[in-house]
Amino acid sequence: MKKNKGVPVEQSGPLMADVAQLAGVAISTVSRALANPGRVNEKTRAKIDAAAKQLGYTPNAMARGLRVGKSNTIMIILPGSLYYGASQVIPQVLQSINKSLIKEGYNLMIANLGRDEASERHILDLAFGGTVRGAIILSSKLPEIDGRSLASAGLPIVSMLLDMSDAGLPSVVTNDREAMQDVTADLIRLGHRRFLYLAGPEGNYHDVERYGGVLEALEKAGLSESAVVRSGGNLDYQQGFDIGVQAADDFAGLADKPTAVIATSDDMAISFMSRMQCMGLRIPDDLSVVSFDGSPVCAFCSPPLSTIEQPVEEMGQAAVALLLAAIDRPEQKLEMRNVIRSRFIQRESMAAPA
Amino acid sequence: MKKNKGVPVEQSGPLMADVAQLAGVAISTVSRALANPGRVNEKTRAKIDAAAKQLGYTPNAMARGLRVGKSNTIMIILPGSLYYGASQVIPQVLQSINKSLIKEGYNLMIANLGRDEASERHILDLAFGGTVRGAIILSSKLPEIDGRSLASAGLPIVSMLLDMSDAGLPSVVTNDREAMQDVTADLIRLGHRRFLYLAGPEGNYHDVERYGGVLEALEKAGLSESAVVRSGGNLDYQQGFDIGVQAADDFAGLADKPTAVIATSDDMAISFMSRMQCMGLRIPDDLSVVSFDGSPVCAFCSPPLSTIEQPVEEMGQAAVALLLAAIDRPEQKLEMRNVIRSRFIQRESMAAPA
DNA sequence: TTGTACGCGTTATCAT
DNA sequence: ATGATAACGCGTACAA
Repeated sequence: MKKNKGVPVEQSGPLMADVAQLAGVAISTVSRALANPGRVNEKTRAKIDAAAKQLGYTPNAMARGLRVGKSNTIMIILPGSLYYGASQVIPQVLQSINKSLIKEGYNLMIANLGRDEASERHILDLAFGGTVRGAIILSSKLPEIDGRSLASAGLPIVSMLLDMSDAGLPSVVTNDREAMQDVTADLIRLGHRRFLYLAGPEGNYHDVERYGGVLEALEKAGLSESAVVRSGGNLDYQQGFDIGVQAADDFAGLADKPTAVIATSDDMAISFMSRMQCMGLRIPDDLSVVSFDGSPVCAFCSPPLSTIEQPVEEMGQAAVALLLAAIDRPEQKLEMRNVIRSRFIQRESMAAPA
Repeated sequence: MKKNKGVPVEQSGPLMADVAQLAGVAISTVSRALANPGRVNEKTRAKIDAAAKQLGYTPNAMARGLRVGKSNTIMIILPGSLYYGASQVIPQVLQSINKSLIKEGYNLMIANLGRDEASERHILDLAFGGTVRGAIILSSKLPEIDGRSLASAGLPIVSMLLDMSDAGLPSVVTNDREAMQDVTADLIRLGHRRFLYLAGPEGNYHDVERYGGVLEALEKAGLSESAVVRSGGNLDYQQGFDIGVQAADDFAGLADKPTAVIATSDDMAISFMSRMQCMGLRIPDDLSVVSFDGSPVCAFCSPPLSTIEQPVEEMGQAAVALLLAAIDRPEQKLEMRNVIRSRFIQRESMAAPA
């Protein structure tokens, strides 16, 4: 059943026509039997199913996509530099999202959004070329080039990890601010009065929220903003580990030493702790450390590292649910800010100051 | 230019026909101008490019794919359980592969191969439904169900990390055996005579090669095979961290204590070290530890962990090169076993026995 | 060098 | 309930 008319035919499998022929029905009946099993006679449906199975028939996704004008692929846009901040959680995010998507009949395509034009163009081609039906974005910047912008692609987009509701994107985030406020309050309660804050890229959502949480806790406790020193922040596109190393140097240069460190990612906390210990400081005796992410490895640091665990699994599920809602019911208004609460895992890295 | 004939029209962008009309040429000329810029008059090409840019035209990938009978999407098949073994390297692998693919005009789709039938079916649908043009697989098992098997999908497949040349798949691996032999020899040279080996899933390629390397080193040094005790191995589908924890218990139960530990992944080495130190052992004074993967975090363990670094970046590039070669020149025989040498990063976790 | 016409595999409309 | 047929958007022989 391969009509070869001058055009080279690839290694293509059985077609719907083959199934139809074997089942002794029309091709359109096969189509229905497979899509709307209800709208076809019980017996003929059985015949068709049998024929399809016998031939090992699989519908051609591109043909279907072309015909119905929709694809069933979702794209996830990852930040170009995987090693800042939430990098530890990427594999879990992917797995969670992919699992949820597959359940609903979708596929997951990966896109990396770097600083180069090529990566922006690639993403826009995916969007405007009809390859993808929707996008989940883990980066704060929306691709825009040559007058085409992802925002205006007519594509449902959901943001995850970062709150981009200001930009009109429904977002799934965790309670960064509140969590940071709580943990800072805990430290204050333990007796800490001077803090070092390890920042990711300055001014981005996580920085604003998390640092904001720290400041609020200080204020509530009647402490001045000067109780906290910032480190990192200006080091875009670096591994979190590097930020921790740099922060250790910063710490060494401080006259009035902090007694507690609040890091915005596990990576930087880990490298920072390591450097501190090399310098002879004991944790938590001389210095308490807490961080953000909840990477499994924290349980096995020495000392075990207290961390705010991001509920990545649930966030992924929520992002998918939101996106599919936007696809299936475009008219419906979506909740713009969806908060999934984090969980603080307290371990031996924090204690009362000496 | 939206011919709407009873069929609901989605938010579809400008078509080739629109570009043709604006440029005042035939639709086929536009097609050529965009695909083979050489085979069309300089001036008309300019007109067409201008029109395309003005309209913000992006070719529809599904329509093209259907027409040419090929997709430009590659799928990467990840093991269902991300946290065993090489899990630490997944983000780097994805980034490296995606970058290489995009440069050649391909997209990357993700697939997770779990133990469930659904995930197998999903992968097979992707393959047989023409959605993907080739696959890179990081799992040892090929999906097979209902008589359809990935191996017989007529799809180029390349294996990465695991050598599956036995199964007929060109593979990109590192020199696991040799690297393990070298590091074991190093330990022997330092004076170690009793070893603990932390295994991943027993009998898989990594286990066979790496454990084989250890045994060879022992033999070369005139030591008996009984000089090494195995731990782990039977704990499929677990986090590497759990294996290290379990191994610590095993260690505690040993009468004749090993003085050196060889782990097959960084995860298990890290959790193992942590537990050992809780038990009061000092590393490397009482116990040397080396592992495999080269995760960045190893540099910041206490003590810094010696590890065999997998050249993930290069392996990804090689896998892509191999796959594209298989796609572009199907007749050409490919090198079945492509070895990219690892690099041993020696750190403070290893020393001479007390 | 450019235009005409057809088909890729599927779904949706319409008529039976 | 089923069958014939016309698109979906694009690429390519072929004719001009």
